[in-house]
Amino acid sequence: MATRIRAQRRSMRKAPQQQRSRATVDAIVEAAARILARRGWAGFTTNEVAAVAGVSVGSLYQYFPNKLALAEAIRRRHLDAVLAALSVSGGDDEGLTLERRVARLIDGVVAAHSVNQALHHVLLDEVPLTPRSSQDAFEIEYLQRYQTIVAAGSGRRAGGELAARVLSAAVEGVVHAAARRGELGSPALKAELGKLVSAYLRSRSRPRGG
Amino acid sequence: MATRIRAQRRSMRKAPQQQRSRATVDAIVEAAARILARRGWAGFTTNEVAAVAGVSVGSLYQYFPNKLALAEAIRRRHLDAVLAALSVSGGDDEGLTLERRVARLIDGVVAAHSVNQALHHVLLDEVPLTPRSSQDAFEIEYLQRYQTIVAAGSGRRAGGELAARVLSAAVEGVVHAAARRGELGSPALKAELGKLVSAYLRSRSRPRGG
DNA sequence: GGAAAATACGAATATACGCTCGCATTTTAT
DNA sequence: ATAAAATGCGAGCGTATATTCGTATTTTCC
Repeated sequence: MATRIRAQRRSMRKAPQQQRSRATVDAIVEAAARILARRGWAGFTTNEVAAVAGVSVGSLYQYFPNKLALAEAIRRRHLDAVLAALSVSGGDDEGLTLERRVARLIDGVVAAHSVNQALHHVLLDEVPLTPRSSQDAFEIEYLQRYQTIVAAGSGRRAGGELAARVLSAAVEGVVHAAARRGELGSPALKAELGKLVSAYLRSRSRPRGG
Repeated sequence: MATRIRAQRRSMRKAPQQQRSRATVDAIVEAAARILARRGWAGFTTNEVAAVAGVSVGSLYQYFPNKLALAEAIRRRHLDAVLAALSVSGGDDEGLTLERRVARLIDGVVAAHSVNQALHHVLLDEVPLTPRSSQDAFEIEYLQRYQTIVAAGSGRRAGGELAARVLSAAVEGVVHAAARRGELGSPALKAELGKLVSAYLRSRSRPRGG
């Protein structure tokens, strides 16, 4: 194991070694997130990021090879948060009813999307996504969560992956649409989404001919 | 009724009057769609659009005030197609089972999204969306369709709008996710989505305590 | 035929911004 | 103390490209 911290993949050009530079990188990412949220991807300029971070553009490019890498760093930070939120809702729910479990899931997802909605929206709808393969660690973990929920809810193993994909896409679709309209806080919406999810999971446990 | 065709809103600068200019506009939109699909929003340049369309940039700017307006024109064209697809699935289905009606709906939506997937993706994930209010004619018509389906499926009027929003967002979420993975053609996916929708509608017609 | 309107042209302009590079400063190591 | 490494600086270069504008051509209409 190398003693030095190496730059991860191509997201960083050089890894910060000293305390000072670590602070610089933090400041840059912090500022970048704020500017991305405020101005959107189109108005996201490295010069302004550096200015707001209180460092020079030169320093910025010492750690990030380009603009996109900076956005990627922010995205990763966010995805980790989403995953963490999902993990919380995946505890020992053995004793809970389907509805309770579903409500937990939805609360988690909604909560994760409620923090910094503007940034979220930009990250989601504007920043060109680096070709994200289904091999992506996040994707895998994410689907895994949903598959667990599907299995727990329907009690069947077969078709679990497809069901998980459909379910996750549906939930995200509803949550994202709500986020765009600023209605993420609405309990009525959460309840309605809960009905959708519950109904689906129940239908899978007693399938009809089709 | 004005004899002359007027430029719609701010999407056009000048309305084409003669046959010649109508052909020009068509060629521009056509070329723009191709380039948008091929190069994405970032690589979408008006100069190339003009070149591919076989006209000059000057002509382009005679009919479109800016780059975004051009993309908007394309988006509108697509939205109209989606709406048309939805309308087809909303005919006289009185005699059909819920599953049949749902299958029709999904077939329509999937079909609308199957045409020119690359363009679709760019339009959806890259082109900055002009603030689309819920007053938008398309949004209204779109929700209306879903509300009809909800009403027909669940037989209740109450909560129809919320249900329509949830349902449409869920369907779009699944379809878009599938489009991103290039799995729109999969019958298994359509079937699974059908189960989701049917289960939801059924659950609404015999509600549980909640 | 001729005037006016519509359409077409495309070189040139204006601007914005990503990113580099040479050098200054600070920290670490010996 | 001093060399070497790490970090920081920011003016400016290079480029890309959206948009304009003066002019040329075509069509319409009388």
